[in-house]
Amino acid sequence: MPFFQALKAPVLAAAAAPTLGRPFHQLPADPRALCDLLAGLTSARSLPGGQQLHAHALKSGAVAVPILAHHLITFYSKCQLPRLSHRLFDECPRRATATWSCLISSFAQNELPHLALSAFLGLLRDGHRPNDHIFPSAAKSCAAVSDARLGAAVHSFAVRTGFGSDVFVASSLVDMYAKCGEIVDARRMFDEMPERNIVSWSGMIYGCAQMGLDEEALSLFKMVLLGDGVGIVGGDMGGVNDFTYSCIIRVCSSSTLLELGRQIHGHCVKTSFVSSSFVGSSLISLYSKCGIVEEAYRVFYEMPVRNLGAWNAMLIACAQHGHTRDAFGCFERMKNEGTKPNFITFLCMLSACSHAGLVEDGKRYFKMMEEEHGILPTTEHYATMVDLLGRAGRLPEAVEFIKQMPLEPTESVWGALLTGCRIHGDTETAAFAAARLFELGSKSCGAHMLLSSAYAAAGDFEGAARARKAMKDRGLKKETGLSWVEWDNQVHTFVSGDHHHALRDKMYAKLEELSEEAERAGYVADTSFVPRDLDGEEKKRSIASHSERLAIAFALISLPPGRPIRIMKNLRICGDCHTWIKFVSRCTGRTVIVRDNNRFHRFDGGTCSCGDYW
DNA sequence: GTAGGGTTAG
Repeated sequence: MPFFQALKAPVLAAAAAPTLGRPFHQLPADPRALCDLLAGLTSARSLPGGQQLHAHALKSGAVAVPILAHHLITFYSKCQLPRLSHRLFDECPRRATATWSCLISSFAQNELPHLALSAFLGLLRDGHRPNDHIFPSAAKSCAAVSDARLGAAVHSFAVRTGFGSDVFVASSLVDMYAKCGEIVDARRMFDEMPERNIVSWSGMIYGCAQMGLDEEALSLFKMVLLGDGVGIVGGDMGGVNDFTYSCIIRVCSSSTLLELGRQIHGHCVKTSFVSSSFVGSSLISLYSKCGIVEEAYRVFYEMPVRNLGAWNAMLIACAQHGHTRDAFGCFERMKNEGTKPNFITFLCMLSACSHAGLVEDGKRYFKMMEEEHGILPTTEHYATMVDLLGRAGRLPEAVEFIKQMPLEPTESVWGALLTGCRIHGDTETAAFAAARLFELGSKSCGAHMLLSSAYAAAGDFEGAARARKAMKDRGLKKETGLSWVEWDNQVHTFVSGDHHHALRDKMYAKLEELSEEAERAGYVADTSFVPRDLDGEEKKRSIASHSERLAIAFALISLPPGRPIRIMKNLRICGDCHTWIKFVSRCTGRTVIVRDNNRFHRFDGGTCSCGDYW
């Protein structure tokens, strides 16, 4: 069988699933036969068929047979109806360990970790002992609530009851530690495992990726790919599968290692793992994060099955690249094709609206989320709404919106307000938002810098200096502005006024030439973005060697002619650089794509894809 | 063999 057929099938929409296809009275009476039928319906996620069988079993009394009850609990779990699993469990006259196991897994699989953990305690109170099926569900639930201490308790319990070396239990514990950010414990657990399988390796690689330990993730991946990893069992393909690939692609995307990502994409094509929706989703994210949104679309369109993750990855790509109409269309198609949006989907939609300044559309999606989809907005949804209102200059409305929040505003909510204030130079609201941030104990330098920029944008350089001094007094250091560009399998990084690069002389000569050309075409330096009270010439000089300009100069002298230039940046692109790059794109005829800390800007022939709204 | 470990955002 080809690999892609062996990969997991997506959850089918209930409405499209087949029914039993035979009249009710023809169903077998024998519980065993019913179990076999139900197993088929479960793997097809056929809700109507299973419900029909359930009704029949209730009538005939077969539902009292434990094994059929277990099957039914599992059936509802896989149909993502954990409440119905719970009801069946309650109706069971006698509860075996397996009955508890089915219930716990139903909760764990359906993102109800608290219920899963309380059911785990219920099982213990009821005098049962957890087994190799139950420990993984418990570990998964600890991971979901990121409670490493509880997880460690589950771990020591598993060791004491003799399940500490079980490959399923240990893999789930590796994953639990990694998800809780305890990467050292995860690695110790992993190293001590007497036998490992694909999931243990993938979990460990994923954990490293999550913690930003790219080198370690890549070296583990190499080990497992070449079969160097001792103790790999039950794996073909040198112990990798679609999930391992999607983990390693994620490493590439978080560090924007495009060339390595492309190579791995090639591997996925050769092995047919590219048909997996996991791999597809991470490839979409890779290309989007590396600034090649066309390639992201291509991967998306070529995917044979698209799950929720794939739709969300595509929506995020649309949002980040300012393809707002595509995001709206994608959202409709997703619903029409039977995929239910989740909270991430709505974060994408709100962020798409924010990038385009579409306040009314954003409000519409925000309302729709709860009213039509029953998804309660989280603080992150509120933060994105505040971002949308603030960027659009509707700061009083944003403040009002925060006041009416049913949840306690978080750092990101106040941070979003502050971002809006910076853009529109509203120093009063900025001071208010910053005060709330400091009350929450914000230790990031971001708040101080945003406040300082808000003052600078309003022309109040004393205020700006005060904000920066307050930051210094607290022992915080400003995040250094960096720009980087990948070329010849190397990442070239630049800071403002950088003189470290081997090609510095050529770079500065190119910079000079570009600036002259831009000025001839009408570019006038706008120094109002410099948050320091320097004299005019000094300001101009400081702006003229911003890191993104150095990166562009480097790319122009290094990359082959005509090749689009892709720059990554850790801070927001400054207003003057934005104008300058527009001129450069027109004078040189080159496409320049800049990713700042929030979105992508694609400069072509003198205009930017953000429409100057960012 | 009815029950178990993995994705997608910023």
